[in-house]
Amino acid sequence: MAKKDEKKFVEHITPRSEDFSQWYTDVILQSELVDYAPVRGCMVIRPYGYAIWERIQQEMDSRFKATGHENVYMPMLIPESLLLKEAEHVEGFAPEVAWVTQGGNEKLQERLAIRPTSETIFCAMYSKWVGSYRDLPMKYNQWCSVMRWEKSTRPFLRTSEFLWQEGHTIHETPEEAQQETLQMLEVYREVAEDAMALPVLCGRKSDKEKFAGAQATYSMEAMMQDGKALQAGTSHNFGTNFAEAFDIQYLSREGKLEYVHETSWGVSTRLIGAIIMTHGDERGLRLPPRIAPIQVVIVPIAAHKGGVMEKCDEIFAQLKAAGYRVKVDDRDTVSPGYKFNDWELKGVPVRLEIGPRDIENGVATVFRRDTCEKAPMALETLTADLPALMDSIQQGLYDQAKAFRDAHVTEVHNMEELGKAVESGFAKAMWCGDRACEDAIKEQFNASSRNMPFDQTAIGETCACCGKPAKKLIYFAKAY
RNA sequence: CGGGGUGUAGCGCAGUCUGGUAGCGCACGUGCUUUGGGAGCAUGGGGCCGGGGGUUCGAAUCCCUUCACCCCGACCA
Repeated sequence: MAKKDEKKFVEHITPRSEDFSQWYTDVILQSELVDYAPVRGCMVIRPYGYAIWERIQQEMDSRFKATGHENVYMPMLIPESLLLKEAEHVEGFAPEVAWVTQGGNEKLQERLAIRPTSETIFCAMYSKWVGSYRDLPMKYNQWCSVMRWEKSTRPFLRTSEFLWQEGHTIHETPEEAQQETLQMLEVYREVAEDAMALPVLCGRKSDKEKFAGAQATYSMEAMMQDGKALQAGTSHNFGTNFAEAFDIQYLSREGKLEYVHETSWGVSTRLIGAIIMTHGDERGLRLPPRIAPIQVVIVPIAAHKGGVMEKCDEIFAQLKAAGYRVKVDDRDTVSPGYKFNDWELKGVPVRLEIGPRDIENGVATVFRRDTCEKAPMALETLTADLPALMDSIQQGLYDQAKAFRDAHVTEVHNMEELGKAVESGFAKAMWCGDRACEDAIKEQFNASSRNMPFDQTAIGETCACCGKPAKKLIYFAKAY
């Protein structure tokens, strides 16, 4: 019996040791997070996947509000002339912009870009809205989808259309803008590490990797279980680049016209991909309790027998009242064993099995998804004991991911070591600051610079690539 | 955009070489028995064999053409 089950399971979920990317695809499709859309490179996010996104939205949005931001909505279509205003920005995005050229039966005089990002349209509005320093800062955010015509796509990690959040702020001084940029990166780090149990490395992007039109870009980088990097969030300081292009000026305290200092920052549904590829295992997803749409699932055993459903409903009500996101799986069309596998695949952190035997003993059989261990817990103290279990799972997932990450970051001092390090993880290296070295590393190892950590404690004197005097400590990795 | 591959039931595939009534597994419907790790038996439904054109008495199968998707490279939140 056990052997047969094992076989069946392998048919469903390819172990990641064999082919990580196949494993990823199997998991997201079979856990009913997404489906493929009848549009090239786009995905359909199904209810369970969207519920995870809603959890991330809540965690993010409450922090945005707490730091003084307000939500707005901008149009999806951007006139070409507007997009062309900031030279670097156009150059960066032009290759992946989708265009609307016709409206109804009329060919448009000016084609309209489907937003790849909304800097330009925010700028257009900010230039209208700002008069004097009294109007500053303006700190707006929008939740929307954007479109980038990607050549190769993968659900959550890179799709033509994706859901995200983009914050756009304008400030009086460079210092304020810089503070905003770093503050929002910190908000991202907090959500990633505390809520999503994703250990991240924060730092500044190289000029090669920075956002098109930014003065400085900062990112948080997560490590997936195949050792590749995933840029999980970015925060940009534009200085006055866009303000000059879009003429966003304000009357200063001294009565002079000045350009505003602008920032933008964003995270996307890519974060869901990060959770899957960081925490997933051979049974499917493992969701951290704080982000899980369903934290506790109750599976009745022999539900037709007297008292079982009643007890399940009772426990459900009790946990619901205690504030848990809980569900009773009362389907009578599938067996308990099927339900076990189903909810493990979907990553629900805690499962309670309640059957006649449990009720007789006054317990629930508790299964925790992080370790896949089963143990009885007294029904009487269940509500009181659950918080500790949840914390333990949340912390366990983070610790496990961090231990993996730390074990796969290697300090390197030359190209040979660097090449070897990026085969299985991140290379931590000294760098001279030249674009040529980044290009060489890309060419030889297909790895790119990730970011330069804020803690710049040197690990050597010379650039790992060219051997010239080093200026920066930086991470290199293959990336999604 | 280069190189390789695949299109047959909702999904995964066999059948193609060697032309002769469209198959298998899973999923789905119905009935009974089950229920502590993906239940069993019985029975049923479902196909323009990617599209178009040819060859042939006869094409999923051979020929021509077209479209779509996937994988590997170059580009990317």
